[in-house]
Amino acid sequence: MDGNAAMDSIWRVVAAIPAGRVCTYGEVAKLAGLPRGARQVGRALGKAPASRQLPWYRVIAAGGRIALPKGSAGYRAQVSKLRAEGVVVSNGRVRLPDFQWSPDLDELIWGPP
DNA sequence: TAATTGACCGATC
DNA sequence: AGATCGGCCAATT
Repeated sequence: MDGNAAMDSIWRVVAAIPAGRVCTYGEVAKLAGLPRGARQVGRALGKAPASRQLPWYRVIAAGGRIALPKGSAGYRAQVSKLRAEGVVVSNGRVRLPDFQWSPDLDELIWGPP
């Protein structure tokens, strides 16, 4: 058992990101109740077991940049998965104005599930 | 217990 | 546009 509320909240938020959309670490942290816990998000993702099926690749760094070092295995995997969902990744960055996910805005535009 | 580190962020140079 | 600095917070050494 994890017993870790922070990590659980983070995983819940990340799991709530719809396909074809992305969210920054800072944003995920804020939604999870950790206004300055961007680093915690990264740590939680790194520790997240695969059994969680967590869409970690939908979480990117501020400014739409890929958090992982360019050329790294994780980097390529993230870009590949994002592109597979229709997210345009150019030069290691995502166009945030077009793909950044906001829960409230999303519900307003697309309607709640 | 203190110091280091890290899938970060925002401002500044 | 790219590099650097300081700040934040938690886990690890």
